[in-house]
Amino acid sequence: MDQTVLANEQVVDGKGWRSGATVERREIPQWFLRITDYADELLEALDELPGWPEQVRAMQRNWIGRSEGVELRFDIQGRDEALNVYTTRPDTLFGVSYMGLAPEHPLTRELARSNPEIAAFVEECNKAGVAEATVATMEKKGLDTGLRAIHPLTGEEIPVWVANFVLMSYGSGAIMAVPAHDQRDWEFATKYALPILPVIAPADGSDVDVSNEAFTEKGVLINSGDFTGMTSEQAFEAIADWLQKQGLGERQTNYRLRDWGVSRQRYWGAPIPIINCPACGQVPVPDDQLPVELPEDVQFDGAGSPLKQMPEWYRTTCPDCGGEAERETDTFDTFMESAWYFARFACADNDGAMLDDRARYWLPVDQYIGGIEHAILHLLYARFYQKVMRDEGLTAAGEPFANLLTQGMVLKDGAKMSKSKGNTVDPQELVDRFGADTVRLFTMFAAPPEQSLEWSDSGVEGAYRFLKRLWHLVRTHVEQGAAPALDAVALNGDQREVRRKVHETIRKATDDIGRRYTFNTGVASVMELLNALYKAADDDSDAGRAVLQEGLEAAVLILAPIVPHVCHRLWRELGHDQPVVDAAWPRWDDTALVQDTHSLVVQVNGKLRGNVELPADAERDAIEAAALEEPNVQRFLADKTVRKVIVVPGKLVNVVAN
RNA sequence: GCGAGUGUGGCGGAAUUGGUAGACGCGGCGGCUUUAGGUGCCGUUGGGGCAACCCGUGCAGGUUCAAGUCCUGCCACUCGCACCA
Repeated sequence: MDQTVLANEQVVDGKGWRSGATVERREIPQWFLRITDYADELLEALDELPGWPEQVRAMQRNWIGRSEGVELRFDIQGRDEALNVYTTRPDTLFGVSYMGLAPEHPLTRELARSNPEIAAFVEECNKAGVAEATVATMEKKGLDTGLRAIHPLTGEEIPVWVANFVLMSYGSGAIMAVPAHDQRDWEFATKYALPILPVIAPADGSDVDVSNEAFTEKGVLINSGDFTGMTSEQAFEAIADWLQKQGLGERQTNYRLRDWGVSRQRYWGAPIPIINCPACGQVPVPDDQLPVELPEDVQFDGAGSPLKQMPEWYRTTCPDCGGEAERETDTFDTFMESAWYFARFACADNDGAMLDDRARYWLPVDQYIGGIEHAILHLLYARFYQKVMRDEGLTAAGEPFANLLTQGMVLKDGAKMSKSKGNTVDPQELVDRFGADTVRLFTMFAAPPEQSLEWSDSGVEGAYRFLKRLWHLVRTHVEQGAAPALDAVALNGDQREVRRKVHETIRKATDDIGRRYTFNTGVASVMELLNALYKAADDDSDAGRAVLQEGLEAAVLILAPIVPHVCHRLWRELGHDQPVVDAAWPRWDDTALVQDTHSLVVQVNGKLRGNVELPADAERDAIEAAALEEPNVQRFLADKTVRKVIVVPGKLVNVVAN
């Protein structure tokens, strides 16, 4: 049998994914970081992260899962100790028809020692996965323990069951089940023919029907003794008060967030810097012996962590008493290092401390970019770590990343490319063939960064083609000699139109690249500009060449961050001594954007029927009149009466007629 | 199952504040250049129709003068679910 520790995802149908060996859950002592101490701060500080996508903040909020409820006690017949349960719905207390215990609950274990049936059920549960998705989708199963709890209000006897859907890691590991008003409890009760007692009716006065599913909304209490007639909200307070007064329970805030288990029984990870001493217990490795490094002469035999088989590495002496002791052989979760590496980047050469003042100066990171798959774990751990470092005086910032961009994945034929799944496209091959500029241009152009990107070899060729066109136009323009100075007021109509396109492109690209981070549309606008400049390149008048020079300079400046090598060269070609990296971002000229006339779309009943060209300063009456006179519009109005005309200035006219 | 997203031509995508759906690119088609192939250049390209027009943004409803965009209900796919990193 394999002696190893598997990840959840390596367990398939209760067997090891590679060897097929039967897998069982076993408890081992492990190291945890108490992230739950920071649950409230991690939650509340989300509201002060305007530079983060709302989507990620929502996922973190749900993950932390703060809830307000009541922890209450159910006495058990014939036993001294009571059963504690947590509920967010004390208003449903009169609807409790059974209790549920997690298979790992201490009471379940105790019973299993003397009851083989329960022991067998617990063992069966241990073979199933623990992943939340597995627990949530598996068939609900349970076993009556024979114990009877006493309802604190009615005094009635309630059966106590062990149930596979009750999680030891949330709340107290035991639940009061209210099948009428909780869907999981309902399914379980239906399966085992347990009573379903409705105690909440819809607020609109209609009858409650729990024959097909649980009624999980809040409403008005029924069948609830003195509390009948209260709303769920009133009953929450009244029942919580009553329980508190009787000493049977109290209000409690609960979190879904669990402590961060950082122990890994693997070689590849930073050693946990603890020395286990038989006399002194767990002793931290003193500062002057840090960092603890992994041994390099290591044998991998596939069975467990190699560190556990290397006494020459783990045998040491206790820093406190000097006696024989052993190093901790568990290593850290690799999320541990990724939670603060960016802080270390600021002072990577400091070999005397973890961080110094430079980290305090540089943090928080202005713009952090990572995949959406890190929305919860990595980004939550990094936030937690930052707060711990702040509280230790290592940094000043309470949050690690001021702005967050969650980029999509790169897909090839719909399959994801990633570290763990193997990169299916080797960018190096394309870099060798087309250059790094082309590959970057394609990557920026193919999709907005937060969306997934479909890799396309012909798309890369298209990016290459565009760069060649840009290069060619600059060359042919430059070969005709230096361009004359631009006199913006002396341009003819066509030249003014080209110049307007140049400045519209600068305005749009500035917004797309600088504010929206939609690099794809920014690149597209430069492509449009280049198409327009190609058409205008025939004009070899002084004014025409000056406009072309201005347009080419704009294109090169905008593309420089994405296509640096090509633009570095082209900028020099265009007659500049200073390199393009030192050049300022282009600015648009508002006067170049002014248009004398606007083309307005004319709709009849919302359908496009024509266009009218009107002076930009046309009055509403003139716009209406021109729209109504348009021949095709006339045709559609022939047998109708105009009821209303809607004018959207500079855009469209909609004639409502019937 | 729960949480968060996405869905638009043959394909990647655009439409930023409810106002011309399909920008830009790929692919296709036609032409020019070329002995030819390739490259390059020009034109064309959502579907149907000779045309006028009609239809069209996952599906079904709704709100509005006007809906890809807002609302309600569904469907499909993607990401996360704590030991993949």
